[in-house]
Amino acid sequence: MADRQLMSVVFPASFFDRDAVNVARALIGTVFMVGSAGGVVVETEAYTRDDPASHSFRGQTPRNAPMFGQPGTAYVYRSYGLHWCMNIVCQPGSAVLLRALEPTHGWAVMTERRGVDDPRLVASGPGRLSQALGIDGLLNGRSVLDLPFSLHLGEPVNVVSGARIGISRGMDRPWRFGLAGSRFLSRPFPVP
DNA sequence: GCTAGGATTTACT
DNA sequence: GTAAATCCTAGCA
Repeated sequence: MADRQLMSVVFPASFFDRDAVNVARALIGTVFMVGSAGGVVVETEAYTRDDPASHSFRGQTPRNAPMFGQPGTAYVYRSYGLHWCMNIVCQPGSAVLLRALEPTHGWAVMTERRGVDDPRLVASGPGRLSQALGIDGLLNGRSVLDLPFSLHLGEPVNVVSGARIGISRGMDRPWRFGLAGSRFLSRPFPVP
Protein backbone atom coordinates (compact mmCIF):
# COMPACT_ATOMS: atom_id res chain seq x y z
CA MET A 1 0.00 0.00 0.00
CA ALA A 2 1.12 3.55 -0.65
CA ASP A 3 2.18 5.64 2.30
CA ARG A 4 -0.14 8.49 3.07
CA GLN A 5 1.13 11.94 2.19
CA LEU A 6 2.44 13.91 5.15
CA MET A 7 1.57 17.47 6.05
CA SER A 8 4.87 19.31 5.96
CA VAL A 9 4.86 21.55 8.98
CA VAL A 10 7.98 22.53 10.87
CA PHE A 11 7.86 21.77 14.58
CA PRO A 12 9.84 24.57 16.29
CA ALA A 13 12.05 23.86 19.30
CA SER A 14 9.58 25.90 21.35
CA PHE A 15 7.06 23.09 20.89
CA PHE A 16 9.13 21.06 23.35
CA ASP A 17 10.24 23.97 25.56
CA ARG A 18 7.26 23.66 27.91
CA ASP A 19 5.81 21.31 30.46
CA ALA A 20 6.32 17.67 29.49
CA VAL A 21 2.75 16.82 30.48
CA ASN A 22 1.41 19.29 27.92
CA VAL A 23 3.83 18.07 25.27
CA ALA A 24 2.87 14.44 25.92
CA ARG A 25 -0.78 15.34 25.35
CA ALA A 26 -0.03 17.46 22.28
CA LEU A 27 1.99 14.73 20.59
CA ILE A 28 -0.97 12.35 20.41
CA GLY A 29 -2.17 12.33 16.81
CA THR A 30 1.03 13.68 15.30
CA VAL A 31 3.12 11.57 12.91
CA PHE A 32 6.58 10.56 14.14
CA MET A 33 9.09 9.18 11.65
CA VAL A 34 12.65 7.90 11.60
CA GLY A 35 13.80 7.87 8.00
CA SER A 36 10.93 6.48 5.93
CA ALA A 37 9.34 4.53 8.80
CA GLY A 38 6.85 5.77 11.33
CA GLY A 39 3.24 6.39 12.15
CA VAL A 40 0.64 8.21 14.19
CA VAL A 41 1.59 8.70 17.85
CA VAL A 42 -1.18 7.01 19.84
CA GLU A 43 0.40 6.67 23.29
CA THR A 44 2.86 8.74 25.35
CA GLU A 45 3.92 9.26 28.94
CA ALA A 46 5.35 12.36 30.66
CA TYR A 47 8.24 12.30 33.14
CA THR A 48 9.31 15.44 34.98
CA ARG A 49 12.20 16.62 37.07
CA ASP A 50 10.34 16.36 40.41
CA ASP A 51 8.71 13.05 39.50
CA PRO A 52 9.87 10.04 41.58
CA ALA A 53 9.30 7.76 38.58
CA SER A 54 11.62 9.82 36.35
CA HIS A 55 15.23 8.93 35.62
CA SER A 56 16.02 12.59 36.32
CA PHE A 57 14.52 12.60 39.82
CA ARG A 58 17.87 12.23 41.59
CA GLY A 59 19.62 14.78 39.41
CA GLN A 60 21.88 14.55 36.41
CA THR A 61 24.00 11.43 35.88
CA PRO A 62 25.97 10.13 32.88
CA ARG A 63 23.02 8.00 31.78
CA ASN A 64 20.30 10.64 31.96
CA ALA A 65 22.46 13.57 30.77
CA PRO A 66 20.44 13.99 27.53
CA MET A 67 17.36 14.74 29.65
CA PHE A 68 19.10 17.94 30.71
CA GLY A 69 19.96 18.99 27.16
CA GLN A 70 18.11 21.18 24.69
CA PRO A 71 14.34 20.77 24.26
CA GLY A 72 13.81 18.35 21.39
CA THR A 73 16.78 16.15 22.27
CA ALA A 74 16.27 12.39 21.93
CA TYR A 75 16.87 10.45 25.14
CA VAL A 76 17.25 6.78 24.22
CA TYR A 77 17.96 4.30 26.98
CA ARG A 78 18.08 0.54 27.29
CA SER A 79 15.32 -1.08 29.28
CA TYR A 80 15.67 -4.43 31.03
CA GLY A 81 18.99 -4.92 29.27
CA LEU A 82 17.46 -5.63 25.88
CA HIS A 83 14.92 -3.05 24.72
CA TRP A 84 15.38 0.57 23.66
CA CYS A 85 13.00 3.30 24.84
CA MET A 86 12.60 6.57 22.94
CA ASN A 87 11.99 9.86 24.74
CA ILE A 88 11.85 13.46 23.61
CA VAL A 89 13.30 15.99 26.04
CA CYS A 90 11.17 18.99 27.03
CA GLN A 91 12.20 21.46 29.71
CA PRO A 92 15.43 20.45 31.53
CA GLY A 93 15.05 17.15 33.37
CA SER A 94 11.71 16.33 31.76
CA ALA A 95 10.81 14.19 28.77
CA VAL A 96 8.04 12.38 26.93
CA LEU A 97 8.26 8.62 26.41
CA LEU A 98 6.85 7.41 23.09
CA ARG A 99 4.92 4.24 23.94
CA ALA A 100 2.98 3.31 20.80
CA LEU A 101 2.43 4.23 17.14
CA GLU A 102 -0.17 3.30 14.59
CA PRO A 103 2.11 2.17 11.75
CA THR A 104 1.38 4.19 8.61
CA HIS A 105 4.70 4.62 6.79
CA GLY A 106 7.48 2.20 5.87
CA TRP A 107 5.48 -0.97 6.45
CA ALA A 108 8.01 -3.27 4.79
CA VAL A 109 11.02 -2.16 6.79
CA MET A 110 9.13 -2.08 10.06
CA THR A 111 7.69 -5.57 9.73
CA GLU A 112 11.10 -6.90 8.73
CA ARG A 113 12.74 -5.35 11.79
CA ARG A 114 10.00 -6.62 14.06
CA GLY A 115 9.57 -10.04 12.55
CA VAL A 116 5.80 -9.76 12.78
CA ASP A 117 3.02 -9.09 10.30
CA ASP A 118 0.20 -7.98 12.60
CA PRO A 119 -0.10 -4.17 12.53
CA ARG A 120 -1.08 -4.22 16.18
CA LEU A 121 2.24 -5.85 17.13
CA VAL A 122 4.51 -3.59 15.08
CA ALA A 123 4.86 -0.53 17.34
CA SER A 124 2.47 -1.02 20.29
CA GLY A 125 4.85 -0.68 23.21
CA PRO A 126 7.99 1.38 23.78
CA GLY A 127 10.40 -1.46 22.99
CA ARG A 128 8.47 -2.52 19.92
CA LEU A 129 8.20 1.07 18.67
CA SER A 130 11.95 1.56 18.92
CA GLN A 131 12.70 -1.71 17.18
CA ALA A 132 10.25 -0.97 14.35
CA LEU A 133 11.77 2.45 13.73
CA GLY A 134 15.37 1.31 14.07
CA ILE A 135 15.98 3.42 17.16
CA ASP A 136 18.95 2.45 19.31
CA GLY A 137 21.66 4.06 21.43
CA LEU A 138 23.27 5.64 18.38
CA LEU A 139 20.43 8.17 18.25
CA ASN A 140 20.74 9.07 21.92
CA GLY A 141 21.40 12.81 22.28
CA ARG A 142 20.40 13.73 18.72
CA SER A 143 17.69 16.32 18.08
CA VAL A 144 14.32 15.10 16.86
CA LEU A 145 14.12 18.35 14.89
CA ASP A 146 16.86 17.04 12.60
CA LEU A 147 17.12 14.02 10.29
CA PRO A 148 16.68 11.12 10.47
CA PHE A 149 13.80 12.17 12.71
CA SER A 150 10.77 14.05 11.47
CA LEU A 151 7.47 15.17 12.95
CA HIS A 152 4.30 16.00 11.05
CA LEU A 153 0.89 17.32 11.92
CA GLY A 154 -1.96 14.84 11.96
CA GLU A 155 -5.71 14.96 12.19
CA PRO A 156 -7.34 16.45 15.29
CA VAL A 157 -7.95 13.70 17.85
CA ASN A 158 -9.55 13.02 21.21
CA VAL A 159 -7.05 12.26 23.97
CA VAL A 160 -7.58 10.13 27.07
CA SER A 161 -5.28 9.88 30.10
CA GLY A 162 -4.52 7.48 32.92
CA ALA A 163 -1.83 6.13 35.22
CA ARG A 164 1.55 5.34 33.72
CA ILE A 165 2.63 1.76 33.08
CA GLY A 166 5.46 -0.28 34.54
CA ILE A 167 6.58 2.09 37.27
CA SER A 168 6.73 1.54 41.03
CA ARG A 169 6.53 5.17 42.12
CA GLY A 170 4.59 8.22 41.01
CA MET A 171 1.54 6.12 40.21
CA ASP A 172 -0.73 8.93 41.37
CA ARG A 173 0.22 11.11 38.39
CA PRO A 174 -2.13 10.42 35.43
CA TRP A 175 0.52 11.24 32.87
CA ARG A 176 -0.11 8.50 30.35
CA PHE A 177 -1.94 9.80 27.29
CA GLY A 178 -3.60 7.93 24.47
CA LEU A 179 -5.60 8.36 21.30
CA ALA A 180 -9.20 7.65 22.29
CA GLY A 181 -10.42 4.37 20.86
CA SER A 182 -7.14 3.46 19.14
CA ARG A 183 -6.52 -0.23 18.44
CA PHE A 184 -2.77 0.34 18.59
CA LEU A 185 -2.29 1.12 22.29
CA SER A 186 0.18 -1.00 24.26
CA ARG A 187 -2.66 -1.56 26.72
CA PRO A 188 -6.21 -0.25 26.90
CA PHE A 189 -7.13 2.70 29.09
CA PRO A 190 -9.50 1.77 31.91
CA VAL A 191 -13.05 2.81 31.10
CA PRO A 192 -14.45 5.31 33.59
C1' DG B 1 33.70 -3.30 44.49
C1' DC B 2 28.94 -5.46 44.91
C1' DT B 3 24.26 -5.92 43.84
C1' DA B 4 19.28 -4.87 43.43
C1' DG B 5 16.24 -3.46 40.26
C1' DG B 6 14.24 -1.74 36.30
C1' DA B 7 9.58 3.75 31.88
C1' DT B 8 9.67 -4.53 28.59
C1' DT B 9 8.63 -8.34 25.60
C1' DT B 10 7.99 -13.01 24.67
C1' DA B 11 7.17 -17.72 25.41
C1' DC B 12 5.40 -21.11 28.09
C1' DT B 13 2.26 -23.53 31.79
C1' DG C 1 -0.96 -16.01 34.78
C1' DT C 2 4.09 -16.58 35.45
C1' DA C 3 8.85 -16.47 34.26
C1' DA C 4 12.98 -15.89 31.58
C1' DA C 5 15.99 -13.07 28.87
C1' DT C 6 19.83 -9.69 29.66
C1' DC C 7 22.81 -5.51 31.01
C1' DC C 8 24.27 -1.78 33.19
C1' DT C 9 23.15 2.16 36.10
C1' DA C 10 22.84 3.93 40.48
C1' DG C 11 23.32 3.52 45.28
C1' DC C 12 25.65 1.91 49.01
C1' DA C 13 29.51 -0.59 51.54
